[in-house]
Amino acid sequence: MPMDERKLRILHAIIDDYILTAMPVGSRTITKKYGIGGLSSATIRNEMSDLETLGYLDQPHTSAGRIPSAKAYRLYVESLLNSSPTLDHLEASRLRVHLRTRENQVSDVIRRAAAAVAEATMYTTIVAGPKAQDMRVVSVQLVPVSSDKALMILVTDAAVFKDTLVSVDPDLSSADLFRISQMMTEQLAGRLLSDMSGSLNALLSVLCEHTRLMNTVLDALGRIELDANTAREIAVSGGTNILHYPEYSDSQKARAFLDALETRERMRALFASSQSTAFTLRIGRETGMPEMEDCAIVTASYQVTEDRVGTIGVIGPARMRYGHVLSVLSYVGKALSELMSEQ
Amino acid sequence: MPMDERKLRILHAIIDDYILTAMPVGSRTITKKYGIGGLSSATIRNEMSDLETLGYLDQPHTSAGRIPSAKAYRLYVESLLNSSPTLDHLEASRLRVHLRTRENQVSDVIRRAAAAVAEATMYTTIVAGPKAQDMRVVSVQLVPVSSDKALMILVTDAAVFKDTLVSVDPDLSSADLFRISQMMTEQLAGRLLSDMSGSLNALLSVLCEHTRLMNTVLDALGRIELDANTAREIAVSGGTNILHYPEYSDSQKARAFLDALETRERMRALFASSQSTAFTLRIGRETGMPEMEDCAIVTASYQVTEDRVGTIGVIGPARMRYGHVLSVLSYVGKALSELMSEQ
DNA sequence: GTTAGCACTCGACCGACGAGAGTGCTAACG
DNA sequence: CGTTAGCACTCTCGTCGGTCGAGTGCTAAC
Repeated sequence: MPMDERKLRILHAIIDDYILTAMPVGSRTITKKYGIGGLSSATIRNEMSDLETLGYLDQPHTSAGRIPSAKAYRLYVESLLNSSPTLDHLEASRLRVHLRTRENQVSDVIRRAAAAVAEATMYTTIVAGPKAQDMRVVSVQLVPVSSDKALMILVTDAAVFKDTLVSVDPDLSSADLFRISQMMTEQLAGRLLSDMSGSLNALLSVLCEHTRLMNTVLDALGRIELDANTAREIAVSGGTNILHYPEYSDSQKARAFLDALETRERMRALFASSQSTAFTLRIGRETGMPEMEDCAIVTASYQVTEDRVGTIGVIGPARMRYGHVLSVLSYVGKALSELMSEQ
Repeated sequence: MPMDERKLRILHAIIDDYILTAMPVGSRTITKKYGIGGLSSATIRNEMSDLETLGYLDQPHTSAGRIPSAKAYRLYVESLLNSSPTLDHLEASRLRVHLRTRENQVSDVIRRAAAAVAEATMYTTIVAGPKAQDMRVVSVQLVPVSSDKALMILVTDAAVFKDTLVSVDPDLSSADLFRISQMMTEQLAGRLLSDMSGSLNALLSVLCEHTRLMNTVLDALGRIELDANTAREIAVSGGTNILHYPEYSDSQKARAFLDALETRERMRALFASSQSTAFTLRIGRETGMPEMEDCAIVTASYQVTEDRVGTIGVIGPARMRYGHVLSVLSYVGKALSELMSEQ
């Protein structure tokens, strides 16, 4: 018993309805609300039974309606991808307003984008910037913050790292630090963040008279380099949106979800795999997080520069409004690519 | 009918029990679990009736037990404050571990403290740093991040502001920027953040040849100065803890709470008033936030320098474990004061 | 292949009912 | 006069049985 056109239409109707109502869908609902080719509920019933044996539908219990399975969602999304998603004008302009920003710092743009998508979709949204390892050093600067501490600022072509505090010899003046900064910049400029090691030794020899300082600086740089493999800037927005959906009306479940969201490391892991493909979809346990068993995650990638991509991810209940989400993602993805490259 | 010793003891017992169970407390519970002077439940009943007319107890409906009123909590907390709160050793050492940190940046310390208190109390915690207006400028530095943009870093004696991007003339070299930075530092060092205006004109005249740059810099400084009146660093932790308590088992209510928590401006407002007093307590609508009607907020202040204070606030259900919260707050307050001043 | 009809299942809803917790009042006790 | 035992009363909550409605699967007829 193969899948045919009619089964497909029925399946779509079921999914549409379930996305809307979160309630098991019965055969009569289909005939009444969606009227597939004037068929009677009995026929639909037979088809639904077939769809169940094919693995597209689940039945929570006898004499309840049926629920789409992960397999069904996947099929559904695939068919949506073929009909290229578009956004209605009103929504598009609203998104544009949210994204417009004077500040071009990656972290700001990312945060804005996450907020905009979260508001437009009413789901939780995560936006990740490009991988740190692909960034190139532009300059390094040590800024004194107290007599024996300095802030090390590492500027790359895509982001500014400004959270490293190093201790310095109190004898060094700010002019000294500036001179040292310039020499460091000379050595490191143009290097990949993931490949600074080679220059570190050179640094050490050039600035051998400041071994104490250099030790802490090299230490800090080493740590950044190490982190660079996995690190990327991440912005999360709309976490509490999950509370809108009956799937998470249980507060313990909601808490588990929100807590998981806060441990950024695990969120990063979500994006570790999803690479260059335009869209990815993970449903239920495919998310890899038990707290998100009833969720689906849709990710889209956007271009930052030619060979660098970032990722937008939307997390919502498995019965997500995929059509809407895909259109928002493709719109924002394009917008982000433009914003990033004009920089 | 005045308040007497016995009424007080009964009230305490009721509050203790209600804090524990979140269920209306009946007269029998008091005799059984707390046994006030061997009195019978009938006597307790009479006393409870008196306490109700005195405004310390509420009755959700006839034939349910009684619930402490805001007035009762206030009395309760006041009596707790007299018996100076202490922490058991195990917990104290656990807190100490959490607070120990290499990084002495105010923002890091604050974040740590918030996390530690949130974990120890299981309530939502907000820690605010000292008011920005009281900080003194230590140095200003412009760090080039691209050919025509620079990051302005403003170092004060208590924090580092590093989020201002200014556009610069592409002709200026990093050495030029350094020179300009030094001159700016000369003019501004020692000034209060809330009182830089006077020096700004001086700056303009000293660096008149760079009017373009100076305009954007002065603009940025002006904005910082303006913000300084209300701005302070804020860290929030344990927001989802509220989901543990039956008062917020309704997910819409929880969502409103969490959303309110995320709008930092409103959180700042929470601390605007609470000044130098050691502890403050706000219950129910006194919080000023409708989303927190069933909550209480306890704040404690800690010393940063002689004339500068920060604030720790704990937000939980009105039936908060006040005793525990107070002891945690006084412990962490002291610890923070030490950490901050040793810097 | 489609549909009408029917028996069957199962959860949701409703009202009745008793149990349990709690109160307020009164009368008696020391 | 404060305290207490006793009692009638109230209100909530869980349970039980019954009904209703939605939904299914099957069969027989179109």
